[in-house]
Amino acid sequence: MLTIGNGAVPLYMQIKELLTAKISRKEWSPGSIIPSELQLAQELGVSQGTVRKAITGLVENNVLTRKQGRGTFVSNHDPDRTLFHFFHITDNRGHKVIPDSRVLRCRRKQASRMEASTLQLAAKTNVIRIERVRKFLATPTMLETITLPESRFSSLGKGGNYDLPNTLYELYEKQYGITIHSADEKLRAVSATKQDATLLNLEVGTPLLEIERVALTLDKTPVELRISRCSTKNHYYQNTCF
Amino acid sequence: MLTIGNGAVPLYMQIKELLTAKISRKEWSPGSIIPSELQLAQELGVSQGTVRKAITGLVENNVLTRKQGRGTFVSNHDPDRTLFHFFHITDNRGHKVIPDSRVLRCRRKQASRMEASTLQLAAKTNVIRIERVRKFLATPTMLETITLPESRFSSLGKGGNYDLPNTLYELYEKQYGITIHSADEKLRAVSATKQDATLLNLEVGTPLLEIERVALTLDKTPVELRISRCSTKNHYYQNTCF
DNA sequence: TCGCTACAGTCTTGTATAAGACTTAAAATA
DNA sequence: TATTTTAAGTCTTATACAAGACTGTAGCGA
Repeated sequence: MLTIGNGAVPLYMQIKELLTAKISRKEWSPGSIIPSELQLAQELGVSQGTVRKAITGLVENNVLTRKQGRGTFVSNHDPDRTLFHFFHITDNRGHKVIPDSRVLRCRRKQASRMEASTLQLAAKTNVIRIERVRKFLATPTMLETITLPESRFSSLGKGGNYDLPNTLYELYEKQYGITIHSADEKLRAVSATKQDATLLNLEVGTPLLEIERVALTLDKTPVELRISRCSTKNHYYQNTCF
Repeated sequence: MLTIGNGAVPLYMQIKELLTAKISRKEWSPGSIIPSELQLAQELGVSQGTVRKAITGLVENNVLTRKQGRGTFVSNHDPDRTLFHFFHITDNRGHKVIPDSRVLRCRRKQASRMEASTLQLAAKTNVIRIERVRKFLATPTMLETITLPESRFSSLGKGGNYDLPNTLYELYEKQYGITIHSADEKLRAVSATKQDATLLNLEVGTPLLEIERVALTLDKTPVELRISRCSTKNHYYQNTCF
């Protein structure tokens, strides 16, 4: 029986919140199947159609994934989802491909004021800072600085283990139980520094596209700050609005 | 009675196409009310729920707008929609405000190869090319070059009438019957030219965010090419993905 | 006898219908 | 002007069938 605390909120929205809470609390893990509509309807004491409406809303937000004939699953990360939802850099022919990565550095430091503020950490909290260069067809095109709260990613990069995959969100999910649900991005144009120029094989002062991303979990906790600096000689950032 | 030509396509999808066609053909004009769910259900010989599912899909795509107690309307352009859906430049405090505009030039020219290709025009077709500077709080921040097919916007800018509003999509809709439904954008970092520098009060070579936008009607016809070059000293381009 | 294929049954999501109650907004009436 | 009525979307429930996926069983061939 559904514990209805607020009659002013429609049932299907309450069920959405309930299902979201189960996922946030790790009661249902990414990739796992949730009970069927009929089962949930019985457990919650509502009609199947009402459960369906709630699930439809979560499917539209990519929290759940439906497979006809099989069931409904908690969405998880795989390369296709990353490419489709979280990667915007497109080559000049309109193709999206995940670039290769090479870690330059992986250190534990005290968070800068900006990092602490962005990741909602107390001042001087330790963070893990990863710097890597990303290549398309062996051409270095992007530099990334990734900042993670050490407390959430304690083992990452320990023991000189720099063998990080090209896409990190699947790693966060499987190794640390942290599932990225959304990301906010701010794009600016900046000038290539000496370091940029050296690593990306271009001239100091070349305009670069800087993407400042904050990746959030389902309950809106910021868990990753990622600053990318990207050459737009052969690539662009693509977006559609309507 | 709905003319069902293809039994393999669900009814609600067929109704979506039918409603979309009515809008594209201007049978229903922007801002106007469409028949109620119940009425459409009767006319088409299906259940109200099926009509509702079709309409819900179009509402999610911003083609239609529902108002409880009043009815369902063909979406149109107003400043709020432009700001929310089509404008991404945000100041460093996170606020979005539509900038003021001043037209520098408005000319009729033969389309360049890029313009013709992008707007799907025959070579050497005439276009209207508008150049304007946009200011936030009296500070010039963006330069825009807007290219429009002359055949669709024949009277625009004629007679030295440069008094264009800050947001153009409402004008396109009301004066020319052209409703922008979506836009594809490509973002790059470029260097300020001498002209950029003069008009935006910055140094030659300053990195600028270039946004190349193609605005499309509901039936995916490209009707506007807009290239913006924006200083990101006090602003950034904002995007959310999930 | 073992392995492979085909088919039936079951389960789950996807589509469609139908109806009633509720909420919101505008028009009509007192 | 205030209240009532009307119109239309919103929410909820119930039911039925289609389509897809999975499992188990039977039959056939090597």
